[in-house]
Amino acid sequence: MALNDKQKEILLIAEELFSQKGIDGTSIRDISKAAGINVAMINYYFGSKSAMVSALFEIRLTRTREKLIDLTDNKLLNSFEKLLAFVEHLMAVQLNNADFHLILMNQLAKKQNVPEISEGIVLLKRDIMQHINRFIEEGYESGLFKAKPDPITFVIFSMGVTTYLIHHEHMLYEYWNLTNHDEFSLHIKQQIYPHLIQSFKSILIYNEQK
Amino acid sequence: MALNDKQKEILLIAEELFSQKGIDGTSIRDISKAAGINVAMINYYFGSKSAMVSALFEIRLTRTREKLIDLTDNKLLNSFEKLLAFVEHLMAVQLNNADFHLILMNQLAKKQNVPEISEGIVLLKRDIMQHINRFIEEGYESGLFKAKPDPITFVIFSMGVTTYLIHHEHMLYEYWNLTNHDEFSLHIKQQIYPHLIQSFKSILIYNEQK
DNA sequence: AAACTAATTAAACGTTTGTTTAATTTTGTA
DNA sequence: TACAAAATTAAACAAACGTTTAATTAGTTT
Repeated sequence: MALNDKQKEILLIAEELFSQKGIDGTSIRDISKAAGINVAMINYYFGSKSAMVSALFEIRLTRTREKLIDLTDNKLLNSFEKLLAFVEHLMAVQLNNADFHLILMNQLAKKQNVPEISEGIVLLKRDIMQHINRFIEEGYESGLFKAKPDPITFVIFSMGVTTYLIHHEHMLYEYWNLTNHDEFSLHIKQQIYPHLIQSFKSILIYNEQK
Repeated sequence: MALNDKQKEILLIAEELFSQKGIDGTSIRDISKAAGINVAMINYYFGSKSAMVSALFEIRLTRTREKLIDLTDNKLLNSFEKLLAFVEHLMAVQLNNADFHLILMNQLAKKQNVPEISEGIVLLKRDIMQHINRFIEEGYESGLFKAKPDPITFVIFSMGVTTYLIHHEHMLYEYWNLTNHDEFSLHIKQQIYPHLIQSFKSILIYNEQK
């Protein structure tokens, strides 16, 4: 589905409102008012509200999928460094698209899944798991990793932490004395990432210390 | 706010619907139909839909707060064991109230905070932080912990992981070949908790391994 | 049994919802 | 300039929303 500039502009405004008030809590009149356009334009451009939501999920999920870096053949990095680079990149992508991440989480919470949306989610999850799987296999076979834990452990840890951070961003501003998103990202990189790296190291390399 | 049995019964049904379709996505007609009562009864018992939502948050948040175990004076456990016991208990409470946890996360995502709700959240967070703070201080002063990391790190890790698990519960059923919530809880206890313990150990005790 | 309160009902209320219509303006092309 | 297509508008649509009303039933008290 190719979108023109006007459609992308509307989606950007809708995305912000959806993340703030939820999809159901945002009316097309809210969106049209924020975008400075007539109510009818949304149905003119997208056909319906739900089609607009689907379009938003499609461009965001495919873009995220395209942004996944492939480190498979980078000989400069060992398996652990590849895993770290991949996970850090993945977390950064989510943190830089916090609005959509919130919408996505809201959608995941709803048990009644929209086929057109969940398809994109499944594809993204598959790609992420494939990458991490490869790093674990590679690291274990090379002898670098002492254990071969369930690969999803690293998804749970990194995405869990990311989700928590995004959900509590403004509470953490207060707690950490921050004023904007850039400071927030920096603080995470400096204060949270190191602990995550240490955790991964302990799970993969220094396993079973007593 | 004291609730009678009928009110509690309605709230339980509303909670399930809210977690499945979102608060805005659930009409009072949905709730009344599921509860087998007349639409007017909800306003009769709670005054309004938003008052009902507030009542739900109040009973759930205060109950969660009351459930927090106090391990301060348990001489049988060292600081690390106290931290672990507290965190595991906290995670178990959330996992056993997955429906409300989803609603809570949904509400947190919305930037426009409802004063009556956020008050309870702030109180709960304060209590949790106080407990963890004490464990870290105690463990560091006793020499057991080699580092004194930001206490919120452990909230971010444990609550982040818990949130991820709850949001992806049914996807993980498929991935882990599980059929119900009990198997899910058991799998987490056996396969995820150990990694979390190992992570905490590495952050607090085996710090700065090179 | 009568009187009174609490619980429950069906119906209607005014708004807001997503969507459509039909008319008008803007834009691009020959 | 003239014409056709695209974009935009105000207005109206039916449906669903939260809420209220007024009447009725159930339960309790005197």
